Parts: sequence; C-alpha cells; structure tokens
Amino acid sequence: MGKGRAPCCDKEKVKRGPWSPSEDLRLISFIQKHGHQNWRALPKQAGLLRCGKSCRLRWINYLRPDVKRGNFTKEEEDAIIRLHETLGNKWSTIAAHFPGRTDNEIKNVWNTHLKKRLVSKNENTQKKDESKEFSTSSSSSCFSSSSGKNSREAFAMPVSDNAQDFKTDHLSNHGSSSPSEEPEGLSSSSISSNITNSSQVGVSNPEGQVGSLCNFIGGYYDVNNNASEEVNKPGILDTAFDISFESDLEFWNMLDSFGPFQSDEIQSHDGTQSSNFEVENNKWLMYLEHELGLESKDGGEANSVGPEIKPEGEMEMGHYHNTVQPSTK
DNA sequence: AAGCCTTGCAACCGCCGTTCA
DNA sequence: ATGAACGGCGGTTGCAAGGCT
Repeated sequence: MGKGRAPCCDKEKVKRGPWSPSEDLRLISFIQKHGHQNWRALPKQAGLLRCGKSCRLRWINYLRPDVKRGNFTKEEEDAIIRLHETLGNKWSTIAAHFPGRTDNEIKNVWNTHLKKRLVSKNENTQKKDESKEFSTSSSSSCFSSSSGKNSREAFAMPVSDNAQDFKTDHLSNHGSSSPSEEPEGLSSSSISSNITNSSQVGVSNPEGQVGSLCNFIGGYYDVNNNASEEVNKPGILDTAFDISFESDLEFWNMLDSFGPFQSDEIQSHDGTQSSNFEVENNKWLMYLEHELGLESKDGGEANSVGPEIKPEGEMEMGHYHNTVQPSTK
C-alpha cells in the first residue's frame, strides 16, 4: 500500500491548546442541537478549527453536562485503589464505576496521588518483608511487579482474567450486585448503573438535551448544586441554542477574546467555595446571558450579584483558568 | 521578593478494536 | 474477505500555579 494511516486531521490547519469560551460554547451548542454522530465531521460542521478527537475529548472530559468535578473523596480514592488492583490501568472501566467522573480524571488522580500513596505504603511493607524470608506471594500489591515506567506491561498479564470477570460482574449487576464485591465505602448512589460515557449522554434525547443544557448553562461551574434550576426555562434554552454557528462571528470572537476558561472552577462546590469565585462565576454567567439576550426576569442567583456587567477586558476572564481552584496542594 | 522546584491537570499522541462499504 | 474510517483508550507531555528556599 505505502499509504499508511491517514492522519485524523490536518495538524497545520487545526487549532491546539486550551479551549476558549467561544469554542466551548460552539461545541456544546452544536452537540446539544445535533448530537455527535461523527466526531471527525463535527468540528467542520460546528465551525471549529479543532481536530475531531480534540472535540470529543473536550466534551467527554469537560463539557459534558453530567461530568462531575471536584476533589475525590476518601471513599472514592479507596475505591479507585481497589478497582485498580483488580482492573489495572483500565481507566475507562474504573471510571464507569464513578458516574460523572472521567477516565482522564481518574487517571490523573491515580498518577498524582494514589500511586505515590501506594508506593510509599508499599515501600514500608517491603522493608518489613525484607527482614523476613522471601515470600512467594506476589499479589499483595499491584506494584510488586511494576518497577518500570510501563505500567501497562506490569498490569496486563495478571489482571486480564480477573478484569473481565470483574467487568462483567460489576458493570452488569450494578444495583443488584453482591455487596461483598462492591468496593467498600461506595454507596449505591455513588456507584450506580447510570454509567456515563460520551455515547450515553442524552444528546439524542430531546428532553435529555434540554436537561443537559440546563445543567450546563446554570451549572457550568456548578454541576452539582442544582443551580441549573435558575435557568431552566425553555425559552432561554430555545434562544440559547438558536445561535447560528456561522452568522454571529462577532459574538464568538468576543468570547474568544476572553481567553481560556475552564470549568474546573466547579471544583470544590461542596459548599465551601469562596464567594469570590461565585461572584466571578455569576458575572460571567450574567455576561453571557446578557450577550445572548437571556437575562432572567425573575432574578435568579446569577442576578443577585449585582447589575454591573463589565465589557470585554474588564471581566478578567483570565480568572477562569485555574485560578480559583481550592488549593489542596 | 525572586528564582527554582514540584505538583496537578488539560490536552495531545498513537495504538487498538470495531464497523462498514 | 479486506481495508479504510472512526471511536475509544491509555500513556505522555506541556504548562500554569503553588510551594519552597
């Protein structure tokens, strides 16, 4: 043949790096309206200069309405550790046990926190073991054989069979699976059969679309706190997603000028979020609503912040990029 | 206060499995 | 039966923010 694999996109003509608000909105509104049957064709149809893969990733890991963000609880972390022992680096499978969590997020948590925790734990136990006779038991830790960088190799062999069993058992029997198999600390509400992946997001369901969209608009930074109710108004939604992808260049360009903003600001929305963030958040929402002509007349929370809507440049949109995260470092 | 180091995370890359013509 | 196209997955990287000296 000699052709090789065709690149998924022309990297020369494709934008890379952080997503801008405008791009996010375009992607969201497009998916809400049309779904995502074809990721490769989507960027073009949505007027995005992005690779289809990039769009998919952005949607799945960030923009999806049901994506849950914020710090992992101790229970979640424990569950991840347990699942990882069984499944290895099957992040998507592990993620399936945590509705709203993405494989990328779990992978990151594992690599940044849990792995280290286990390594140090393992070192301690290893020191103890060294004083004893060599034990043939190699299953005491998932790290026993993973000295190299490639954890894929380390886990591939020993877990494959178990993984399949586990997958079958847990994915098909959620809600009715035997409690003994279920990771400790995970309630039925935290592990539900509502496994979410990109293809299961309600983009094909008109009602689901509206619900998802509400969640997005109202909860772009606050998926978990039901703020969506504030803007759960059909009229608003209709208007919001009648935005033309081609015609309102000025609007999209204006959004672009804000620079990247990240919905990771919804982190720590467990009620401990600083009011500073909420003010900025609400300003942003108000601004968007204003620009879209969506101001809610009955004065939701978003309007309680104050009437001041600063124009471009004064809203310090840079704030929306990783600046108000609750620091856990 | 400034510079360096570490950490965390979004995004990219390339491979693999599945689907479809 | 075959190969291209596509979606999905896991590994890795780059960068920004925070911490430390």
